[in-house]
Amino acid sequence: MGSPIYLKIVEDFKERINSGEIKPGDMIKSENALCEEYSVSRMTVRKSLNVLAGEGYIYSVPGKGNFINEPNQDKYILYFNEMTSIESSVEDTQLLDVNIIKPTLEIIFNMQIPENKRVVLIRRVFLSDDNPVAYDIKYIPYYRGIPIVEKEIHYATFPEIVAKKKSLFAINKELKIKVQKPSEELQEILGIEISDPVMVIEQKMLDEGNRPIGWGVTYFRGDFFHLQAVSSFADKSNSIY
Amino acid sequence: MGSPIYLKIVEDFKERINSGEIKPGDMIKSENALCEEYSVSRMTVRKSLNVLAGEGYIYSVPGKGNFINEPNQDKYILYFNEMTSIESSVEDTQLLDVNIIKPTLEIIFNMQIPENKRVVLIRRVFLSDDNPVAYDIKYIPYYRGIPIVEKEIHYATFPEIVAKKKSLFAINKELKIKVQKPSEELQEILGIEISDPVMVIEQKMLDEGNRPIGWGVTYFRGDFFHLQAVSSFADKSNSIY
DNA sequence: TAGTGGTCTAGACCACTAG
DNA sequence: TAGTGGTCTAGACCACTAG
Repeated sequence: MGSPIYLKIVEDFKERINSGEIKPGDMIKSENALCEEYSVSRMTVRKSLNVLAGEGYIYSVPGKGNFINEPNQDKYILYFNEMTSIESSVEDTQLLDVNIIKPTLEIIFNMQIPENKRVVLIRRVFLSDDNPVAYDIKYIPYYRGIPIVEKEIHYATFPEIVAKKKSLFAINKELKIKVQKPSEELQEILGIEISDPVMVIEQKMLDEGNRPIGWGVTYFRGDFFHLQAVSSFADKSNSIY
Repeated sequence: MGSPIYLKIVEDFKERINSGEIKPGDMIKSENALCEEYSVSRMTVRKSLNVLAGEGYIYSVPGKGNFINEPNQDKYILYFNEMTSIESSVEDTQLLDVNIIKPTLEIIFNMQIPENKRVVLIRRVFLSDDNPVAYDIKYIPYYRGIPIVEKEIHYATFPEIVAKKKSLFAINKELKIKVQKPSEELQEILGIEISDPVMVIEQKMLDEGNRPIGWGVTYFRGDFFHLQAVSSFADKSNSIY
């Protein structure tokens, strides 16, 4: 009823695409032809096509026309937060230690820093019902004069630790998700045995220029952790947020 | 140079947001005020704001104004495909068996089907260098008269198996990612020991009405598998695809 | 009531494509 | 050269917000 014309055109096209009437690779009618078909102005047609393009249904080739897109089956939306993604949420955080260390080769590689640059190492354990459920390690470049405030480190997630004054908008993140058999150290920290698998999530923070500004690894007890993801289509909103 | 006015306005705003000049929650100038500031028509200003909204920087409240968004730190883009996500890609697929079975309680729950409805069970092993790297189970509702073609099942991924005539656009998917200690059966199939962890990925396929049309579980050898995800910001494109 | 964003029109000029 | 999508203008009317 009250829905605007452009959304009706959008729905019309979605139906035609989902029913298979028009298929990936097909060129759709020209914008001017669509103006006639729907008896609307070109801006209205373009608004509809814009929405369809934003949701991945179509793409345009200037000078040629608009085409139906190949659906990307392999793309999912994943929500992850090392503090809140644990099944029974983290009630407490135990700060093991904060140290300024010389980087290992692994750290040099992951943070792309010179050998002689020092890094801040933060080690924490996440607790749920007083039981350790995750072991968390973060590396941040060390800058003289920037104090490491314990309270902040205690409860902050990685983006918050790293961002500080920078806008969180400017930070890119990368996750690597693996499984691992726990080391002896990890068995002790998490109170598990060698056959109890852990989920390992590496987080890398990058600035606007894709320079690493933080690297972290969180080891989750397998029985306390799972991730969920949905196809990007389930997320109908146009917004990335 | 050649970049259109509306993109310059977009870049201008991104800079102002990333620098912290304007912060989440702030209301920005009215569209008419922006028309004056940039000496452009309202449609051009709206185009800019549209792009910023699409990338999650701002949102609008009709009757009030446009506001800077809170960055969503926890949202990532994950690419997953049970056949291609394996580190050394799957060279061969071994079809163990295809059966029509009575659903177990777990299947009834996950596929939301009546007890007396039969389901097709497909069991496969993915091989890499002749070694089993993943064990794959799929359940699909059984419809009389729809033949199960072996060749298709051999190499198809889940969305392809399930979709058949339906458009892939219309299908929603859900993933659940866990770690697990391998059962005896799994140890035998994958040639691993109890202390070798496996990554378990459950896939659920849903139709437009969110009714389950397929359910599957893939068990990956932990040492042959990892997932990667990137923050949605790294993906600057407006398109979901 | 004045101001806001949402929708829509009817035009214009442009670079590009393809015969 | 005719047709395509991309950008942009200067208007209009609307529902909604908030004083």
